[in-house]
Amino acid sequence: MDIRPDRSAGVAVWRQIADALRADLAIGAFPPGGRLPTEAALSARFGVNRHTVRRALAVLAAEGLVRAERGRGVFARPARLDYPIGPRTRFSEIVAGQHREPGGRLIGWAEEPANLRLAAELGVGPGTRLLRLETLREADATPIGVATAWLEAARVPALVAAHERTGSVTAALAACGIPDYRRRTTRAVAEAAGTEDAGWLGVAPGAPLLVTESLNVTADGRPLQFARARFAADRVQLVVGS
Amino acid sequence: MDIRPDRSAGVAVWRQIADALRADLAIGAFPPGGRLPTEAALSARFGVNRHTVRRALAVLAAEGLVRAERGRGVFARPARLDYPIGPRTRFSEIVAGQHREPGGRLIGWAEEPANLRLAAELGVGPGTRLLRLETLREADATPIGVATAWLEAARVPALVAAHERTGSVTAALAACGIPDYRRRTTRAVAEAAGTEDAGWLGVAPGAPLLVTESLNVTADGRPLQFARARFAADRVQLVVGS
DNA sequence: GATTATTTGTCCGTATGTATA
DNA sequence: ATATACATACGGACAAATAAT
Repeated sequence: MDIRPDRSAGVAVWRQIADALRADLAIGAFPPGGRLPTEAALSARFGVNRHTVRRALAVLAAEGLVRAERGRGVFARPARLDYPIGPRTRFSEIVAGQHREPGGRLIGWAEEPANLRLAAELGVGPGTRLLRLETLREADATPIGVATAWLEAARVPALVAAHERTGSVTAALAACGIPDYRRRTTRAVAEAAGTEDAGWLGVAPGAPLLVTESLNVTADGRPLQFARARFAADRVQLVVGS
Repeated sequence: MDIRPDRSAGVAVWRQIADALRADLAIGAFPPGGRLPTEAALSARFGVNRHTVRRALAVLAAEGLVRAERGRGVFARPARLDYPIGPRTRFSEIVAGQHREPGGRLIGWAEEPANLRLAAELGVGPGTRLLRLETLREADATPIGVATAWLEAARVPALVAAHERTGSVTAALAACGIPDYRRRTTRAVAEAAGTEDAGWLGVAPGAPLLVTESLNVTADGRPLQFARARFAADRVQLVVGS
């Protein structure tokens, strides 16, 4: 694209350049993690001063789309973690399958009564005691997402202890006599990060999050767990289909 | 509910009011998209000053649960449009199936050579002439998303004219001799809105967007169209599974 | 089209309790 | 104990946008 910025458009030139580069990055014109053209090359391509390009790159860096390293160049954001959505969706298996080191830990839990929404999702009466688990999920020691899961407390009495022992929800459920489960539905939504989630994920408050709400059921189709996971938008991508 | 805030509870009054209203919203006490009582009415109901109610409403607005419009009132967030992801995903059918009026129009198009990414997705050589279509999609006259679609230009010579005649991508493709296609893969990502998309969607720049990248193939499995759709985050939710 | 009522948005100020230095 | 800063809550006035008359 040899499009020059329009100086009579009423939009700042640096903003036009930022938009153009953002579009290029969005469609993968630069390979993930790859180096962008040098600032000098970009300023020649757009026909502007190098400082104008730098201003545009600063915006993209603030958005997390590129990262500048002094003396090396400007690099496109590394590839997102593919998160396939299917009947058998297990975070640790997904991460390991992409040759990255899965991690995660329990960052909080509580017992609370089911509100109307949760009761409907889990197929229990309102007010039923639920166990709420807050977990942080990592790949290669960088936080990927925070997840909140609700389960009927009476069904999994020793889940928290089992989770602390095994470090995995799947393994902890197996210890509670639930050897297998599958994902029935997933809904995906985008939201702006609140201060709490932003802190866990190491992103700015207001940064976009990819939010999934999923219902896991046991082999007989009975609802087992409703989960709401918030992923840092620039670190994962949901994948549906082959 | 005539419950008055408890001033000796150690919890700020505005927070108690926010919680009460959030509970009302959760159980659907106000119809989705419906108007809440005026600030004056709410302040009377809770027995507090109007400013205290405004503080509570500001929290709910930041959470995206309500939206205030000067001179009109405060409105509950309308229900999100369910966007099921499957082999046969057609925007207009989805919208019509939820008893809303689908709309859409071509807001731009261009011919351009395929870059490396697009060439790989579409299974063509780099530099192949592609047709790029920019479409705006609406439900009940409110913008839902903007989509960019790329197709091999040589394969669909009269697509733009057909689209302007029929107003639909599916119908235009049929006119080009491609009666059917199916969605092979969908990837979902969250991003912050740029100025351009924000303008089309009527959201603030930086607002979260739900972005899908999808590959449509013809009946014989050959790639037909690669599309990148940006949805206003508070107006759609992707649905995977039953 | 003009006027008026309704409703949210913004600004001024005052008082009070709480945590901190 | 005292002083300071901060969040909370209240009261009033007006501006701005909308809707109804």
